[in-house]
Amino acid sequence: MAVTLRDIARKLDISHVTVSLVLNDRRDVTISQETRERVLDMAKKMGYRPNHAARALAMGKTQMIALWMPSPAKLYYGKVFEALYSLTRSLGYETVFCLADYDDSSRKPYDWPVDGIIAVDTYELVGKFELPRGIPVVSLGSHADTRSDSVTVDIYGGAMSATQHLIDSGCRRIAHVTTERPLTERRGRSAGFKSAMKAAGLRAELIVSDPGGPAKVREAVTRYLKRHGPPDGLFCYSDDFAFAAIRALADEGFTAGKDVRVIGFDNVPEGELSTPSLSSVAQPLEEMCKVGIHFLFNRIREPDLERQVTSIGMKLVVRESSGPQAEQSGMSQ
Amino acid sequence: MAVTLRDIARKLDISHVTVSLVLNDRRDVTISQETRERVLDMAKKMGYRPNHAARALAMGKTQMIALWMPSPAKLYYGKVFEALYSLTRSLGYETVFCLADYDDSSRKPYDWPVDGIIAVDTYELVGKFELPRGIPVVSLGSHADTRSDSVTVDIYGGAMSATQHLIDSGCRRIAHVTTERPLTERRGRSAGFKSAMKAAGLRAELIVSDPGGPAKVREAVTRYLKRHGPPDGLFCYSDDFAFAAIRALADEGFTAGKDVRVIGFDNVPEGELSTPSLSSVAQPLEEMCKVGIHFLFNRIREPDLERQVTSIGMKLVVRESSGPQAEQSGMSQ
DNA sequence: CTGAAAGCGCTAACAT
DNA sequence: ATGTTAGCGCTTTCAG
Repeated sequence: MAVTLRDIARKLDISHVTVSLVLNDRRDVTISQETRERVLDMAKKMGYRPNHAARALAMGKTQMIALWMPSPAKLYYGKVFEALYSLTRSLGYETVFCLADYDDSSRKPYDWPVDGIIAVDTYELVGKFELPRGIPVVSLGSHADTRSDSVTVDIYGGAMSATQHLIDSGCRRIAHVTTERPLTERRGRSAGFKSAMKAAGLRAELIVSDPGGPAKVREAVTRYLKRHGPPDGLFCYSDDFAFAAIRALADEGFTAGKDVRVIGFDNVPEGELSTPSLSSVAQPLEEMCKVGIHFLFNRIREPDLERQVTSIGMKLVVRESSGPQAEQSGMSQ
Repeated sequence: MAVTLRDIARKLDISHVTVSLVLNDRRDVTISQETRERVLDMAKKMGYRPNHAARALAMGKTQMIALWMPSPAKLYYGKVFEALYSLTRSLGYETVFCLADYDDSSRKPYDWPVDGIIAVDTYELVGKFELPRGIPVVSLGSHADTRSDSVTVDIYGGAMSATQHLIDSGCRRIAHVTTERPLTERRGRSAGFKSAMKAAGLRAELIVSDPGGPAKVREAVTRYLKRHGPPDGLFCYSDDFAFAAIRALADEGFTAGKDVRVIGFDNVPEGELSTPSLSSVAQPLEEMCKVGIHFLFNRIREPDLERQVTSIGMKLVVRESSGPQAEQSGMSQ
């Protein structure tokens, strides 16, 4: 089977501990240069690969961190995954993925004894998940879990500014395109949308699709258009949803950015390359991930740190889909 | 610290082995119903969580499989990731991710003693990667690794039929939109494209972008359009690329599906919802993943199986971006 | 039906 | 500068 430290030691007629020390490049103990080289050579020659399970058992550390998040098949989460993965990797850790979605009921999330967990937007998906005892968790995204370190994003503010932008552009009928969620966020997109609408004295319209992703959104928007005619503006739950909405508009003969102003949410790179390019509220993705990982490793290093919490704002990115800028913003009723 | 089998055993004044047997629900040994229940209760009460590192060490199996693949931030690979993950998960295995990309030079792929590896399109990215001894690998995608089980996709055939469709639709100037690759596939998209063009007696045009994703593709296509004017048809390396190309066309005042016929590759779900909807060559994603996982677990179960190999065809999906169907396909020169 | 003993491959603490 | 001993938490014989 696989070659072990002892195999090497035996061949060299030394202790397997010495081999371990050399292979881990432990500079705090002194080992003769000669031994060092002999070990290194032999290890390479025999094709030694450390057994991480054994090491993990001995050290109580696995050098793995878990990612709990929605499916990377969703535009935005694909980017989040990439960012988180490469940060984790650059720190020498492996990444174990664990889907957190309300479709996945069978989740037993922290089956593996990972050294830490990053949970992204997991609150709105699975609610108050059970926190594993003794494993550091940091939660990223919309909701600040009060029991763990967290990086929250000001979804509410983002939603407000998107809505406000539509209002300022002269829209009077504005609908929020969203989907059914098991949990209602108190400071989420809907809330921000409604509050901006209310402040402007406008009626908040809602287009709620069945769960099932963008395809369902397209159907829902189409249905809505047939029944109520086109609103002036659409504020969408995510960029995926915005693309679906734009498609639905096209199906009914309307052009986004011309007939109807559309704003997405997340600002995925695809939005820049679509036609029309997509106005969107930018998730501070890079920063969020960077800070989150930072928090996590802080806590791994120092478990008794006091709670680390931060909040990051969002920024509206205006592109073609929200139409030409209004000359004057005086069209409120 | 964490509660162990022994903790439970001690509390109940029985052997930790018994506890292990109960907790693993080993029906081959007989254990009194009473003991069984006492153990189960106590385990729950004490919040027992098995230590998988220990178990892995003892059994030589980790119940983890590794995914080597390009970043899920790319449209197509996001879907692949999801499919593979959920299959793996449904079989009771954890998923460790390992990015295989030519940007990531620092890869030490199988650091963890996983029970198996799925490598997706890894050949064209990293070339003949080193196969870990003793760990089952199955490779999915464009290239059939001759040393492992593999599920190959007939990229070449797919590329040919896309190109042929453009030709049949009346295109005479057709360009393949692609990017620089470290390795050249002999039976890949370019090859299929060129061979179809050659057969039709047409000159194959190539638009090669710098590496760096869709944004670079947009630049490259724009540059090309300015210099050479619009081809009649564009056959793109991937759907991401197609979207970028369509954007570049729009930048120069051309409409995909009207002025220029565009076909992508992969058939990601987003293509159905874009405007115009995207014609594409469909990767047999679901089937590929299903068969791949099947192969992998076959081999995990039975290491000495003979090599499992299969090939799957692609299918052209015609939508709006490739324009209206030609009345007659007689426009060859 | 249950327990005792051994060992998976590694690291840590203490010798020498 | 190197070796010895012990143990991480679990599973697997093999005895009782």
